[in-house]
Parts: sequence; C-alpha cells; structure tokens
Amino acid sequence: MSFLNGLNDAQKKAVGHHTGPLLVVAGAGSGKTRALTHRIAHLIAHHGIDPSKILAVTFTNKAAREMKERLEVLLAQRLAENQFGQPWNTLAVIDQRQLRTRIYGEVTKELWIGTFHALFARLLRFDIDKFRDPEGLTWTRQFSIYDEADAKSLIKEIVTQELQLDPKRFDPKKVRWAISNAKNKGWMPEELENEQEGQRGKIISETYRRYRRALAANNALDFDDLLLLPVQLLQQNDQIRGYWHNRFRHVLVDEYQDTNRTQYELIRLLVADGHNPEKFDNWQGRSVFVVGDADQSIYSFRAADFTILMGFQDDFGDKAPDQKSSTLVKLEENYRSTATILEAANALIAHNTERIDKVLRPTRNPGDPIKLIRCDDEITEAEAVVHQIRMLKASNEELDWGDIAVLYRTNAQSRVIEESLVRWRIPYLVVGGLRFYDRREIKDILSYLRFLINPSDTVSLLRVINTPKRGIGKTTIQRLVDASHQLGIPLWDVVSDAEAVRSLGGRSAKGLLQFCELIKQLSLSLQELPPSETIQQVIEKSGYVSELIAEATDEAEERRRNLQELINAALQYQEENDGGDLQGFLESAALASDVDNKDTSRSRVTLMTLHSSKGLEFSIVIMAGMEQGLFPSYRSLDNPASLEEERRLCYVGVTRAKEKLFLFHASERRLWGGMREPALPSLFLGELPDEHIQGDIPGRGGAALRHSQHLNRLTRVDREDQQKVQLGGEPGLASNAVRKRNSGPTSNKKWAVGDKLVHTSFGVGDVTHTFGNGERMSIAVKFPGMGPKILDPRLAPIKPHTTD
DNA sequence: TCCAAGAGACTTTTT
DNA sequence: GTCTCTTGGA
Repeated sequence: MSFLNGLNDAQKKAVGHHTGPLLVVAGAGSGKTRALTHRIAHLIAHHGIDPSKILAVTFTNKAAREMKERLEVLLAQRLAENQFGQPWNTLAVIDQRQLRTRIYGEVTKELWIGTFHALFARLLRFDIDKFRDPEGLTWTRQFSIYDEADAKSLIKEIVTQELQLDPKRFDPKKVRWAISNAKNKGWMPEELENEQEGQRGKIISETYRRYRRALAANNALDFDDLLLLPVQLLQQNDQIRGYWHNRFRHVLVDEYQDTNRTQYELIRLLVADGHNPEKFDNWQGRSVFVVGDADQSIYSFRAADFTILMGFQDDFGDKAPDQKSSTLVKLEENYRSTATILEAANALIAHNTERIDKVLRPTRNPGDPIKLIRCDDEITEAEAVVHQIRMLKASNEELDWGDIAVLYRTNAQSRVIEESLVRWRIPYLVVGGLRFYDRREIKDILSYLRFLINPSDTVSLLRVINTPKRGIGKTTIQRLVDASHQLGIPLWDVVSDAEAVRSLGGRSAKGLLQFCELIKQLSLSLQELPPSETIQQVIEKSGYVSELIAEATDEAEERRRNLQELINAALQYQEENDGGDLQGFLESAALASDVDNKDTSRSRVTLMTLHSSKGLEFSIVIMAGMEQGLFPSYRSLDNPASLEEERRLCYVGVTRAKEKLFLFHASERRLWGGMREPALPSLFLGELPDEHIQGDIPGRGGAALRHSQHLNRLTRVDREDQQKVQLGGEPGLASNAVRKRNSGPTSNKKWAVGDKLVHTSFGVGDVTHTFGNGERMSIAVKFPGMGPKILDPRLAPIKPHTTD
C-alpha cells in the first residue's frame, strides 16, 4: 500500500516530497490536511525516517490530536497488510487494537506534533535552565504558564501600584497589548523604548522591564515568552541549537500564513541552524515543508504576518517562476464546496489586492444558490436563523444537527441565537467565549496545583490563600506581601514561616497556619499520586467542595459539576499521554483553546466565531450579522489592510460550507444595553456575484438592494442604459425617479473622507471612511468620545458642518 | 473581615 | 445585558 494512492498530481508531489524546502499553497478544501498526514506517513513508512526526528506544527491542539489519530490509522492499516496480509477492516478487533498500540508506542508517541506554543513549552522544559537572560533573570523547569488574565493583573499592579500611574491614561489592557506586540516582534524593553517616541514609550518600556522581572520572580512565562525565550536560547547557545537542529530533520508547518516573526525565527533557527536560509544548502536528509493560504490569514491582530508565507520562495526556495519551481506546489482543486459557493468565494476574495496568485477550481456540481436574508433586528434575525434551521431539518431527515454551523464575527452575538435555539429545543454547542479553564472554580483549583509545583508562583498563591475563606483578609495579606518585598524573599517563605505568621498574622494567624499545613500535606502526596487524584485531594482537603455544598445554590451545584469535569479532563489526559504528570496536564490546560475541547460526537448545532471556524467544514453554514461596522468590524473601516483581513475572514466563513450557505443581516441592532441602531448590509454582500445569490429580502431594500448593488458595478454609461431598461421610460423620467428616491430627509450630498458634519444627537464628527457609491453609499463617522458610527447619509439626521 | 449593591466598562478575533 | 471592580456598612 502506498500513501500516494488516490491523490491528484499536485497532492502527490507534496506527499512524495523527500528532502529540501517545499511551499504548499493550499486553497480552502483542497485536501491539505490529507497531504500533511500522508506525507508524515510516507516519510516514516517509505523513507524510513525515525518519527522522533519529525516536528509538525499545527494551528490548534485539536488539529494535532486529529493528525496523530489519522496517522495511527494510516500506519496501522499498512501494517495490517504487511503483517497479516489482509485489509485492516477484516482483522479481529483484538488484532486491530494490538496494531494500534504498537503504532502508538513506536511512532505517535515519538512524534513532536502540536501548536508552536505547546511544542516550544516542551522544549523549554528540557533547556530553560540553560537560558541566559540579558538582565540575569532566571527560570526553572517548574515554570508556570500565565494566561491573559494573569498577565493583565500583573501589569495592572505594576502600572497602578508600583509606578503609581493613572490607569485611565495607561490602560493596563493597552499596555499589555503593546508589550505582547513587542514580544511577538522579538523586542526587549530597550528596543521597545527606541521604537516608541516620547514619555509614553519610556513608561511602557519601563512597565515591560518590570513585568519581565515580575514574571521571573514568579518563575512564570506568558504565552509570548513560550516563543520568545526559545528564540533567544537558540540564538545564544550554539550547542543547544545544534542539538535541536540535528534532532528535527523534517519540519512541517501548517497554516503558515498565520505565523508571526518570532515563530518564523524559530523555524529558521531549527531548519537552517541559525544561518541565512538563502545561503543554507545542506538539505541532505532534511526538509522544511510549509502549508498555507495567504487568503486565509486572519490573525494579524496577534502579529501574524502572511508576507512570511509569500517570502518562503525567497528564503528557502529556488526562486524559479511558479510553473518551473521545484520548491512550490499549488493545491487548487476544491473538493469541499459546491461550485456556486466556491465561485462566490473566489469573487469575494478577488476584491483584495494583497494576494498570492492562486485560483480555486470547483470539482462539484453548482448546487443551490446562496440565500441572503434580511431581518428587522437582532432578535428577528435569531428567530429567522432558527426558523431556517428547522426548515432544513424538516425537509431532510438525513440531516444531523451537527452538520449545521452558525458563524458570527463576535462572541457576544451568540446570546440571542442561543435564546431562540433554547425556545425551539434545538441542541447546540457554543464554542469559544469563556474557556472551560477560565471559569472561576477551575482557575482556583488550577492555581492550587500551579503553586504546589512552583512555590515561587506568588500570583497563584495570592489567589488561593483565602479561597475558600479562611479568615485571611486584605490587611494581613498586604502585611505579608510587604514583608516579602522588604526581605527580598518569595511570599511563600514568609507565609510558611510560623514565627513570621505569629508576629504578622494577628487575628488571621490561625487561618494562615491552617493553610500552610494544607499545602505541606498536599505537596507530600504530589509525587505519588496521578494528576486526577491530586486534583481530587485539593478539591476536598482545601474545603472547596464543602463550601460549595454549604452554599446550596444552583450556581454552586454547577461549579461542583465543573470540578468533576476537571477531574475527568485529567483522567483523559493521563489516558492519552501515558506517563503524563501534573505539570504536563497544567500545560495542556494553559494552552488549550475552547475548540480543542469541542465534543463533536454528539449531534448539536455549532455556534462559533468565524475565527474559531478556521480549518473546519460543515454541510450547512449560516453567517449572521453581515452588517457594516459589525462585519467588517468598525475598527477595520478606516484601514484598508484591516478591511482586507476582514474580507479574508469572510472568505474563510464562506469556504467552510459544503452544501448550502445562508447570509443574514439585520436593519437594526442593539449592541449592548442601550438603543438599537440602524445597521447597513455588509460591504461583502455586494461583492458576491448576483447570479449565485437568492435574495429573500422582505420589505424595503429587497429587490432594490440587489438591483443597486448590481448597478454599482456598472460603468456610468451602462448605468444610464440600465435605468432606461429597468424603468422602461424616457431617460429624463428615469433620472427624475432616481432623484426622487435619493432625496431623503437630508441632502443627497456626496460625502468624502475628511468632511465635517453635524448629527442631531451625536454632534460634530469627521467622516473617516466611505463605502459603496451612489444610492448605496454609506459613511463611517467619528464623533468625539465614541466609536465610529456607520451612517446612511440618506436617512441619518446629518448636515454638513460649517465653521462660519 | 466579609458581603451586598452599585458603578462602570465592555465587544473584535486567540495561543 | 453581563461581568468585574469598588465602595460602604455590618
């Protein structure tokens, strides 16, 4: 059996690739996951590569798990034929299991497959003690991984407590963002200071400096450090770099368009041993294989840079023209979507300027047209979405709830849709939003565990010292913290010193001693027990469950269930990672996304953001909230590059659909709490080809919208002809009619970027962006003190602002 | 030291 | 509408 069977020519070239660099430009639904898995199987089975020499980077942990699973099946099937001389599915179950176990032990267990963060966290567990920090900071292998909330609270403390700054002027969130961005670019505080002019830059870089020290004092790393520290380590230590360079002979990266500079640097260091990739030519027994699609790059907000993908040929490749290049393969045949959906996606993405030359060819029948549905507001939209789902289900018995996905731009949009689904008793699953591991009770218990492993972790210690309540109050804690600062020792050293506690603890001394006793007891059993039992112990001995039981509310009951779920997660982890310890479990918890835990086995409608949907596919896709300012997001409106990213996001959404696609938008939407505001149809709707769209649009806007969108694409001369035909009358009459329609409550002035206007309720504002033209023109206006508003100049109560 | 009530921010997207 | 943080009173 060959892993090249049943593949098209391009896929064969990708899978059969042995040594050297290869860029696989893989459009949506072109079978890239298949190419990746088959290639790994081919490397192992055909080229005899030792699995421990392969490093494969996936975009989510779930993708990593699935890839391992598929690989196991592929290799077990092959083994079945070689060893038993018969196909896999004719083997007895016991023989199947035996083969799977053997493959697991010999292959899957040895492979390094995972996200950048998971893989390099693992590398740091080996080598972090050899890292030499420019400032002399140190970490040990027991380091904690801090999530966004931990990072933010550390930064907040530095800004407000240490530096005594006004959090209004130095919003911890923005400062956090600036620091994260610097780390993603590989900058240290000095470099950030050079980059940012003036006082503000000085303060932010000083916060960065102190934040780094605070992390080191806690023996903790944030997400960005998991990539930045390995880069610095591999740069500074030739020996360690040499080791990993020799170890990973075959490097594969999926979703290469969403790598950032730091991640690219990691790949470069590992593959080219720190040399300039253009000059690197020792490809003997070595390869780098990256897969991506610039049109699906949707993570620039976390510093992803798709020009890295576009630069691969210059970095590693032979720089030959596409057709002649031996280092480039394009997978351009789409096996997923109907021709209609695909042509719509192609037409949409053609509006972007920054692209790699690529087409996506349909292999399937046209299928149904795309349906466009307009609703009055977000509540009717939710009802209409659910109505559509019920109709689909009623007309097709085969259809499973799990075949349907509702996609939206922001997590907040799920709420109304959930309410409608509940009303109609349709089973559903929301992916994203609050992560399981971010729930309060889960974070509490995880903090206990983190602290048990890493006693320097003061952030975790502070979280649990009085959770559940032990009568240790703010004042006491402040006294202990001050003492630890003065003595320059970790907080735990103060807390665990009975003398210190008796003199500082006051009324809380009893609670403190009790807490110390608890921690000492728990750390004793830490070594002997598997993770799941340690968790059980923490939950019980800390008094956490008893407090929940005493509370006796539905909410407390829910929290108890979640804690049980945490134990189950640990059990599952132990099962999947034989020999996995608590440290490993905490790591997987810190790096897990919500998608990773999505249980696909049950039949439920999936609700998630467009971002989360990347890499997935559904028979039926419903996209809700297709409105200016929501999707595309108002933050992208005055920036052409961001707008292109939103368009790519839309492209991702459209290409998730296999059979049917529905697009919903509302005329009014309540964003939060306050008033409903008028909403305009998304710019992207007008960019889809008319012939593939069926507009089932009630009321105003319906036919007129489709018609005017069509008009928008015609030249001026054509437009006049078109009007003649449409209105069937004299040209003069036609333009009269049009003029009449255009004269709304305000003037039909042509607005341009930079114009000033007055709005009856918002006051004076500046036009920052315009969309469309003619009848469908809409404008984005920035009013002082509020976010940009999207207005329809024909309806909004506005007039030009004159300064005299 | 703890709790309830009220204020205020928040909505882009996530490893 | 919902979550988090602050504040004042017991």
